[in-house]
Amino acid sequence: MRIGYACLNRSLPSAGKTFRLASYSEAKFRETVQHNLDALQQLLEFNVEHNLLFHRISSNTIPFASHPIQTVDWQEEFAEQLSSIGTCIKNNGFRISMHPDQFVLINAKDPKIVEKSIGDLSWHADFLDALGLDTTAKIQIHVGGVYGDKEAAIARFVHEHKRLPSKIQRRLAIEHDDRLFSVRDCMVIHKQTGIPVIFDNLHHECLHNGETQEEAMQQLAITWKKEDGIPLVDYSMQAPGERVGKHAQTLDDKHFTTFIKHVPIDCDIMLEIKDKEPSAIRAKALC
DNA sequence: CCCTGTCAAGTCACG
DNA sequence: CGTGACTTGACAGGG
Repeated sequence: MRIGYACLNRSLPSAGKTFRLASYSEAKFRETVQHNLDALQQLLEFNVEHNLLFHRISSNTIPFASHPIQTVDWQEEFAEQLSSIGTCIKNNGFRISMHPDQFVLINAKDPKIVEKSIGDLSWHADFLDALGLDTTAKIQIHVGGVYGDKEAAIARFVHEHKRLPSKIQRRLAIEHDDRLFSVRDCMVIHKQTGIPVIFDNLHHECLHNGETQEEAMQQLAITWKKEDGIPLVDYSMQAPGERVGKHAQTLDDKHFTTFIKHVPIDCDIMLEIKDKEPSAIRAKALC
């Protein structure tokens, strides 16, 4: 079981530095990518020292990567550094994931949105390919919108999934969410696509079909084939007294210990906790 | 220099 | 119908 925190380390330079589209220039782009890759290297070294061997790489690493304004051949220009980061990842036994944001909707009704989403997934796949990682390095997305008809929305997801380029398909995983698509809905999609499904404890608390956490995780575990690696799990805790679904500022050791006790499978756990690395270090000590 | 509105992108819930 | 939330963070202009 590996533990990680998402994207950023607050004690190190940001690995997800970006800038405004309005101030785009090739120079600014190159400078930012260079900064982010250097920061990623530093962050991975930090994580090795603290035995935090699951990492979600920020989607800001390559800003505007799939935007038409962006024409620099970053894979070529940064090939050497990307490959060396990949070697560090492989040598230390890291598990890697990426999580494109809410604008990626492969089940959208508007074909233009679907195409843009595939463009975004495409650069994520290119990035992981440039690192030289195998298919256990995953790109995780949510199922998408419901548009008033969940069955049709699922059918569109399945249809679009079949059309995806294999460089995306082999890395794609879905995560159930807190309002629209439950573990059960994702299992329906898995049966039709073979796609692995990521468990999220807080989403499951918010939206479920009566199954316990253990039951849900056991169901999802079978969606992970050998080439996908062991299952990925997102862990977070409701921020006390805040809006439902909002993530806690820091790890509650007791809550996490209880959660771990009810994890019946071998999996890699991503902490979605705001303060990032201090919580991950504590969590690792509790495992 | 700090403050804060706003940032490429979409959908849904809430007032 | 406008706004905030989403794994949020942080850019960048105005005070």
